[in-house]
Amino acid sequence: MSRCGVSSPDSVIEEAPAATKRRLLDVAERLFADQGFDSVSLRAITAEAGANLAAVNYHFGSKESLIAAVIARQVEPINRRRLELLEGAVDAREIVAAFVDPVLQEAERSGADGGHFLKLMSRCTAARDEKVSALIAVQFREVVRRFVMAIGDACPGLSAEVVHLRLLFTAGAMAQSLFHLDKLAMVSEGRCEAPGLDTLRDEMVTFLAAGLETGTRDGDVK
Amino acid sequence: MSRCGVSSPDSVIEEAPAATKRRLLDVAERLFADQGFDSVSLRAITAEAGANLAAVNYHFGSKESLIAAVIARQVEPINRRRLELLEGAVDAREIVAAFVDPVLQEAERSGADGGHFLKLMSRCTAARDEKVSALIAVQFREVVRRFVMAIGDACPGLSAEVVHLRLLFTAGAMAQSLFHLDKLAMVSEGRCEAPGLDTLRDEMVTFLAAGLETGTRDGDVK
DNA sequence: GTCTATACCACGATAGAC
DNA sequence: GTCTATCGTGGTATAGAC
Repeated sequence: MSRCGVSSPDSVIEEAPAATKRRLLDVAERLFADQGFDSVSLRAITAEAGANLAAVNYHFGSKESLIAAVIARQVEPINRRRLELLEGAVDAREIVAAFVDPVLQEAERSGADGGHFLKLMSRCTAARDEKVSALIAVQFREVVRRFVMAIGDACPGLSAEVVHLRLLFTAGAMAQSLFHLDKLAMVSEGRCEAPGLDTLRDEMVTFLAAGLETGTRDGDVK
Repeated sequence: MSRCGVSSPDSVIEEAPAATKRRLLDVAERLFADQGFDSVSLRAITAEAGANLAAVNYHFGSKESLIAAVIARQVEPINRRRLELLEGAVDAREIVAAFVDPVLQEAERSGADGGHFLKLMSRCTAARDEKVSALIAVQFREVVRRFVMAIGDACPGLSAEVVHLRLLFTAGAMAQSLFHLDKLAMVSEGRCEAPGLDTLRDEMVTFLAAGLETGTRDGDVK
C-alpha cells in the first residue's frame, strides 16, 4: 500500500503522510468547513487531532499551507473527474454537467458527514488571501483550458474572451448558489424552501446551458 | 443636508456620525477592500484614521459591527437604485440590468480610487462570519422579494422555487465574475485579457437574461 | 525524522483614569 | 469622548525529548 511511487514534487500533498499529518488534515477539513478558515485556531485543530500545537507548523509550515493542503486534497479529484466527464461532452448541457456534477456528487457522498464539503468548497471561492487564491488558480488552469476549448467547439461564433467570461459566470453561479442555498428560505421569508441537490443540479444545468448557448448557431438571440 | 430626519432605528449606520466615526468608516472601507476583513487590524485602521485603538470599540462596539457598518453604507444605496431601475423593467434583460447596473456604475464611479468598491462587494458575498452574513441577508430581503416578483411576471410558467434559484444564479454569476475578473489573464495563461467593465456588463446581461428566460414562453427550451 | 513544551509577539476587547 | 493599561487568545518559532 505504498504511495511513495507517485512522487509529485510540486504538489502540496506529500507522499506517505504520517498518521498525525493525515489526522490534522481530516480535522482541519471538518472544522474549516464548519467555521471558516480564520475562525478555526491551530490550537483547536491540534487539540481535536490529539497532536501538539507545533505539529501543524512542523508538518505544513504554517496555517496558510495547511489551508492550501486541505483545499488541494479536495479540489484535485474533483478537477480530475471534470476532465473525465468532459471527454464525452458535445453540447452545452453536457459541458455544464461535466463541470457541475463532480462537485454535487462529492457533496452527496459526504452528505452523511453533514455535507461539509460544500461549505468548504464555497469558502474557497472567496479565498480571502491572495496567496491561497493564487494557489487555487493554479489548480484550475488545466480545467479552464479544456473547458474553454469544449465550449468554443459546442458554441461556435463566440470569441475567446466571451467564452472565458461565460465559463466564469458558470463557475460563479455554481459556487455561489451552493454557498447560499441554505439562506434561500431565510431571505425569501418562507416563500421558498431550500431545494434538494438534485433539483438544484437540474435547474443549474438548464440555466447555465441556456446562457452558454445564447447568441450562437442553435441558441436564441433574444 | 441633515441626515438626522431619516431616523432608521434598525440600521447599522447611526445618524449624525461624529467626524472620527466617519473617518474610521472611510479608512476601514479602503483597507478592508484591499486586504480583506481579517487581515486588517483595528490598530491599522485607527492609526491611519488618526484615532485611538479604543475608538472603534467605542463607536461601533466591535470589529464585527464596524465591518457591518462599512458593508451597509455601500449596499444600501445600491439596493435602493436597484429597486428604482426595476420599476421600468419589463423583460428579462432589463431585470438583469436593474440588478447588475447599480453595482457596475458604483464600480466605475470609484474607479479613480482604484475600484476598491468591487473588491469590497465581492468579499461580502463570501462573508466568513455567520453574524455578518445574516446581516447582509436582511439587507437583501426586499430586493429579493421585488426581483422575484418581476422575474415571475416576465418569465411566465416558472415556479417560485425556480425563480428564486435563477435569481441566486444571477447574483452568484455577477458577484463571482466581478471578484475573479482580474484573475482571468492569469488562469487563461494569456489566451484572454481581463475585459473592461462595459464588456463584462453586456456579456453578463446577455448570458443571465438567456438563463432566466429559458423554458418560458418566449425563451428557447433546448 | 517525529513530536512536544514553551516562549514569543500581535491581535481584539475591556476597564478605568482623564 | 478619548486615552492608557491590561487581559485572554491567536499564529509562529525554536529548543530539545523520543
